[in-house]
Amino acid sequence: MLNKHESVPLYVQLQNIIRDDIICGKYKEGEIIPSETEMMKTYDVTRTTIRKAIANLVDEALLIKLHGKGTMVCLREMKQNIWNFSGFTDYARKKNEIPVSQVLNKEIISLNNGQFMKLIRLRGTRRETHTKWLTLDTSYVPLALFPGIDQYDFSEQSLYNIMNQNYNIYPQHATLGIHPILGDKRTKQLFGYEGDIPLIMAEGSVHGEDGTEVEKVEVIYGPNAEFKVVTHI
Amino acid sequence: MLNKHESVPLYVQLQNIIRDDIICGKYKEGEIIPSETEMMKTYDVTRTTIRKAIANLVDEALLIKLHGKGTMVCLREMKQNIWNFSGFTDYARKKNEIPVSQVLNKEIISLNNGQFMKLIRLRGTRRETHTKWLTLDTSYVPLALFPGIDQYDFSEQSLYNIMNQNYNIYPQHATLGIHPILGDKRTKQLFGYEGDIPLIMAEGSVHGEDGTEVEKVEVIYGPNAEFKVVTHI
DNA sequence: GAGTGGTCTAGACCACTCC
DNA sequence: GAGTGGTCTAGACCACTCC
Repeated sequence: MLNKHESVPLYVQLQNIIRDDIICGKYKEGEIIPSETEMMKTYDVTRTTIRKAIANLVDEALLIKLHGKGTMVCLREMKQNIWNFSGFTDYARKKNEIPVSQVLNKEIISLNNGQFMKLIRLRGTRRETHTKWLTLDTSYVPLALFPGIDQYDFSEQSLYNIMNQNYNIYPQHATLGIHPILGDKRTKQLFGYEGDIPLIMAEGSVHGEDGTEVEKVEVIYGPNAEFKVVTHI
Repeated sequence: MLNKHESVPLYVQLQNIIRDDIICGKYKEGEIIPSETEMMKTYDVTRTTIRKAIANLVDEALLIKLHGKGTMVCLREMKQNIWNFSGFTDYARKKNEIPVSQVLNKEIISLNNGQFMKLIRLRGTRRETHTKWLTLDTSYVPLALFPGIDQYDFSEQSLYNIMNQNYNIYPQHATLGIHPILGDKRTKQLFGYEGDIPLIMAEGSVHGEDGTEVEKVEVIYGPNAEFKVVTHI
């Protein structure tokens, strides 16, 4: 139920309830959820509040509205950029695999504007004993923002988890350029393929909630990785 | 001014007015636009209508809201997928260039589920007498939805403009897979380069407002094209 | 304290879908 | 005709920014 005295807006509370109902399977894929009028009675709020909650879930790609019919559960493939860890985790979970990370290199380097941790990781998914490597990530993290971050074990925890939990900084959006490259000796060896095949590289910056740059990153996608985008026109 | 008797919703009319004011420079980058209260008086509509129009422009990455301060013009680099025409036009305009399109092939073909127009276009930008080709687009457009669309001249008008103006269908979002490929003889000739270099290809579907697939598309980016993405984490 | 956007109420009339 | 979501009105109170 909704709590009108809490500081969390009613539409956010409602949004969470509906989202949970979708995820736990109370409302199933392709099903029409209760109408706005019905929810008005159930949750004792006005239609404006219901509609705001639903609109956000439509944006989250969980619901789709059908004029005259109702609102349907529709788990569309999201902006599925498997380059980041949250996407990574989802991707693995869908396939019933475990996300894994191997640290190839970790060092402190000086760039023109300060000290950075340079971290190179091979990332992929594991199913039973078989590991499939998907991306080769090189990150540059400013020590000024994250003092001592080089002490952590990045094969156990994701970089973003550590930023969240230990520094209270939340990576929020990324600006990436996407380039095609030819694989080299290193990518052949790491991803385990032969011949000259083209790969995709994404490079750019990751920003926190206030716009600060929290990471410079370069991701090379191996031949097994998929790269999908959903975009507005 | 707004026309309350037109079938176009007031918030869409208002949205177009504000967007035009931004594009033509009446409201400049970094400037605060008139407040919601002020617009209520100016356009004689309620705040709900104003807010809906503004919310959509925030989604379009033209405005940003600052609680307590106002709503600012903020032409963020969009999910800048220069693969589509609107992005294309913006891209060209920024660089003071003219978007150009050359139709390489146009034919009617039958696929398993009906007849399609297959359209191959080379697209790029022109500055004075020099043309820079950026992408090679192959589109499949269902004739069931767009009867007679093959009669138009696609070197003069964009495909999406024709869909809008003549069929009242608005391409709204795209689902794309992104793959690296090796260029071949054809891409070398068209984009004018030599040697074996990797390119980016995006392929997928474009959907209308109601989710119908309005186009299957494959875009090959030439060596001159940039591909940028802004994504949430 | 004045002005801004954020949330919410309580209605109204409409276009659309389904029967 | 009954039910659905789409648009819109006319208010209220709030948190936030700026002075």
